[in-house]
Amino acid sequence: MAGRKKEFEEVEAIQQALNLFWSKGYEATSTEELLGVMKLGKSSFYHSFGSKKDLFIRVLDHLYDSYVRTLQRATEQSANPMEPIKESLRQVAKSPTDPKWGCFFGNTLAEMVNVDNELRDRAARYLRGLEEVYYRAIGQAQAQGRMRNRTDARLLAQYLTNLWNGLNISQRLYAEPELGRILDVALQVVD
Amino acid sequence: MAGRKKEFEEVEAIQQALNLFWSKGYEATSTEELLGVMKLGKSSFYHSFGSKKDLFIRVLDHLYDSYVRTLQRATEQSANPMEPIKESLRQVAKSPTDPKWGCFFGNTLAEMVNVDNELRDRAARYLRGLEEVYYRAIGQAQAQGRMRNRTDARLLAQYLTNLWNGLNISQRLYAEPELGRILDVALQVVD
DNA sequence: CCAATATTGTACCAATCGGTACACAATTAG
DNA sequence: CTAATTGTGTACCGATTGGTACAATATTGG
Repeated sequence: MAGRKKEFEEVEAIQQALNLFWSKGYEATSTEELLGVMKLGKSSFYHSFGSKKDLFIRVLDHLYDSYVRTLQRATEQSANPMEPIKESLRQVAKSPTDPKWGCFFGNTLAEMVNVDNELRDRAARYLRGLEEVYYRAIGQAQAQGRMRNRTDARLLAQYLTNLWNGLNISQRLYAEPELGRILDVALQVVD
Repeated sequence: MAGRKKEFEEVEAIQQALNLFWSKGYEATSTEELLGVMKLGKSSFYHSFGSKKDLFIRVLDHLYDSYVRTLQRATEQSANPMEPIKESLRQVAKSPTDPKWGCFFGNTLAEMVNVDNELRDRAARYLRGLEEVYYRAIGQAQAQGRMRNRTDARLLAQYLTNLWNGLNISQRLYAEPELGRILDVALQVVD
């Protein structure tokens, strides 16, 4: 493989792009701003990532791999598979002082629903991936007798996904300790 | 009052603007598109509404008056004040074939959180207005012995607001009959 | 009728949007 | 060393963005 070497770290650039997209959404983020945080020139940008939309897709993929897959592994390795899930929800509720940007997939789903079908569908797919993590964990917890509620695991997983979606909007509305209490009320369902 | 008469209905124009903003969000909606659906010229637009942002504010206000205030009145006039609220939630879950644009306030809160503080704050204020409707209804229902759950009415109102926020994202993810079942599970809390 | 006031149509604006062309620089395989 | 290949910097692009200037057109009160 001949050719000059990249002067920037691709994964790091993607992470910076994620931060900016997460903070401002797709439309409100300009390519110029992206160049700034990603620390590369316009030429390298289009050479490496193709277009703003292509980059956004890579950002979505990156977050799915780094967040959902990680949560998945945590549930598989934990004795009580629901614990990492509850912890991730508490983490959203906490958001001590740091940014309240909600769920990137939910944000994208909301912004793109009548703007770009491809991005909308991908965000929806990844949220369903999160549901799948919930589903397996609930199934296990029920099988292990760790959960009182015997309702269909799929329905409970969707209930939790809905809770996740709600929290990530409410996060911009309520702070601790209110948000934590709301979460506690909502989590009684899956006790 | 001298002066030429407006050739368009202001409230109708605002409703059309609402539809477009609701469908595509703030940033993705161009002024040119607005002129199209509002059926007025650029000159009339800026003369009557000032700017895109000013119009957006009027649209937010309009929706609050026409939706939240209406729900408020319905709860006051209903024998069981929780019934209109549950009905409004079921309505979101239903969305037969019609557009799935979620909650306009929630959308705005999500889109504007790091983009425009004024619009963000107004959307948040109106969602808290919705919480207030819930709060009063829950208080009444508890006082009338219509609700088993004796948890603090404020907390339950915030739980319902969170449910509302969740449904309006999940609406783009799930359809009937799933969404209705999720809602049923979530509503058991306020039985 | 007429002046004051309100609304509209047309033409125009700078700024920004996402994206491209192309020459130049660096790297490696042969 | 050279050719092929990959990455970068600079200049530029048409299209679209939200918004303005200004004259023309109605409308009403006096």
